[in-house]
Amino acid sequence: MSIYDMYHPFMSLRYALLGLLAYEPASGYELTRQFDHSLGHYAWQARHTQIYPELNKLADEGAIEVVETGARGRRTYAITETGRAELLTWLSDPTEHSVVRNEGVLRMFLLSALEPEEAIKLLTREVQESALQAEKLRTLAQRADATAAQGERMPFGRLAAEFGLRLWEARREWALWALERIRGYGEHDSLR
Amino acid sequence: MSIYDMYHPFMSLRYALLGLLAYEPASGYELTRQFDHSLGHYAWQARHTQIYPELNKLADEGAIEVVETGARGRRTYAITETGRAELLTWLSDPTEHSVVRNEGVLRMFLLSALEPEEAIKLLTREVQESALQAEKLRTLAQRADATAAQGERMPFGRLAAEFGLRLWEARREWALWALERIRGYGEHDSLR
DNA sequence: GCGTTCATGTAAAACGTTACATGATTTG
DNA sequence: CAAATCATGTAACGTTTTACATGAACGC
Repeated sequence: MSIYDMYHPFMSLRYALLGLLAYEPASGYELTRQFDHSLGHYAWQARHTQIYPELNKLADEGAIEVVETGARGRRTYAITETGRAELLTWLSDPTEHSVVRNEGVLRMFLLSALEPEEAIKLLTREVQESALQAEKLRTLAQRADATAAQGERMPFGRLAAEFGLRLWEARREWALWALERIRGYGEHDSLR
Repeated sequence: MSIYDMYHPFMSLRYALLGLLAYEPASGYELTRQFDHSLGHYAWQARHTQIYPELNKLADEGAIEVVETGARGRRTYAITETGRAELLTWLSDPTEHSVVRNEGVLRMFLLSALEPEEAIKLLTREVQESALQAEKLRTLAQRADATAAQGERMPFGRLAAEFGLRLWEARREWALWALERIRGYGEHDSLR
């Protein structure tokens, strides 16, 4: 691997995998599950069809290595020192203009284009949905805190759960604010 | 059959353009600027090299139309009734499993993989960065509120600015919380 | 007149999803 | 012993980025 490859900006999947493996060894199947259950909802999505080839590539390059083989051809990977160094470089790199893509947020951005009644309908749904998502994560976080032994290393998902929780709460409060704003404009209309 | 097996076309760019044009007519150049300055930071990114072909496609299909041609080959597009109907359908469609991709958030997720001192360094930077971004948007929002004439239609960016503002505030508060948590675990270590 | 901004475009490469595929192990 | 889950993979297709390209109008 040449040094120039390290400057390629679009290798987020590579670093997502390195990051997960830096926390603890895992198989491609387990990594896929982590994407489905936590990473994929807020940070980065990936399917197994992209993950497996990428793991092979990372192993070829020496950034990760197989540390265990199990039933059904299962291969557990761990990060190497090389890989850890590369991950740290990427995490510390203060690069701007990073990839941002969120279809749900896009829908909220486009509300301004709708008639007030339509916007109100969608915002009302957003309030409910974000309350639901926040509640889910609140439960998850509380359970994690309750079961974690004192002085133990913080579980990987704990920071992530709190992040998601606060993001959904903020979305809910924004939607409530937006509802009030839009209804306010509607009242202006009827007063004219 | 899981949700992933279902056919799902990813046409977010199409709807992003329809949404922007539903608010007001614009040229490809102006739309590109909107992606660069607001949409692209939170909702959806696109470059002019993707936008121009997509506009031509939308025009061919009759979802938008050229309403004005100006200097330097500039073409101003407006949404058609067909296009507006399609947009509304998409916005109202309660689809799950939408695209989520955010490199900055990914970096925060991977913090758990680092040694506490490294994580603290990155979180401290996140606190500063999110404060900066929130302040920018606060100024923008206040200026918009001050200049908006009473009873006038809410400017497109107003909802978006508030959304961004609240998201950055939430990120900042999360980072502060995470710093405390990580320092707390560090103290446990030194107490053992 | 000269550099900057405006304005649009094409093509190759990289990235990501869908469809297709195979077989082993576990659970009931 | 059948269904579900575990576990990995390839190939075609669609999406997005990067590199390359052109020229008109504006500001100084």
